[in-house]
Amino acid sequence: MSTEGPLASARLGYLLKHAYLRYAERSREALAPHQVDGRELAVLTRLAGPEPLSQQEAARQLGIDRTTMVALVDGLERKRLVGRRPDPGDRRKNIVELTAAGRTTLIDATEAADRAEQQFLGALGPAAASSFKDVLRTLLGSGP
Amino acid sequence: MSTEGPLASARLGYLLKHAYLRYAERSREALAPHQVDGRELAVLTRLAGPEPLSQQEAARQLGIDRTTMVALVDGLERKRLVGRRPDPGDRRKNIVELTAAGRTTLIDATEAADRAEQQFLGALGPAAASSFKDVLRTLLGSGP
DNA sequence: CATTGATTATCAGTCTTACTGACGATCAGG
DNA sequence: CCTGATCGTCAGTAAGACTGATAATCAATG
Repeated sequence: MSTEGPLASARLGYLLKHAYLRYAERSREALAPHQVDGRELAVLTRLAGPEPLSQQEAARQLGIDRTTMVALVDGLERKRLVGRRPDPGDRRKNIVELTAAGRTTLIDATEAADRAEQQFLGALGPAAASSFKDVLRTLLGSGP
Repeated sequence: MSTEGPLASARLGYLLKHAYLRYAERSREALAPHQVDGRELAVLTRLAGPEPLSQQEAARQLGIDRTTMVALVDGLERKRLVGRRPDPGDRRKNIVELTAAGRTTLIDATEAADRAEQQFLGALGPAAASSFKDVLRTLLGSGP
């Protein structure tokens, strides 16, 4: 409260970028013990759904490029968290499934990420924190 | 409202990252006619202040690495928007000043960026838009 | 004055992330 | 069978930001 700093005059782009960078750092620290990063956790979360997904279906849902997804699944497979197998109904597709280790990691890493999220939003009240995420969803929901 | 999409379950990191990416795209379009990008506009804004700044002073205020600032000022100088001259009091430093064209660009580009910001926040009410920026400032203000 | 240590701007190299473009394999429709 | 489209893959590229090193300069000290 002593120095007003450059924040007072900061433009929206600066605020959004640095809020993201700040959160990414917190998240990185929280997830480091679980051998995954935030994107890998998001992939695991998607793949844990009820029906099996191909790489590109998962990629589309997450807004990840199809070529980026290759390297991402490569990494998860190297860590034995997921496995690829050809879709019997369409052999162009790879079905990507979580291994047992993948399911364990998903649970533990999700917990760690939730804590990092709460810590990051700690300066806001619980109500403001929840409404903050709602506002972000509103912004992303309008105008594709 | 028909499909709930992946947004409902999206994690904070996803929301922040994609909100930033969405805004960055809007900003890029708005600034393209003015020959600058968002970072360059931020640099111009800082340099337009009352007292002259060296490269590293400006970089520190903007959270930009000193080596990144070299290329950034190179680009602005190539476009004749800023000029370097040695600080007479400390010849290690470069004072970076806006040219007349730089001042014109600053005014026009700021206006365009403000419009992009309003457009991006359009889905929120005016009150919610303002409080959204306040929340971001709160998050960045707590715990550097 | 000479020396030492710190600071400024710069450059070269590296790393991450994500993209484009191309390719073979496979599928669906005529 | 062909043709066109889709899926996964790979090679190459580009942006952005970092590390480490260097020359010039400054401040301070003996």
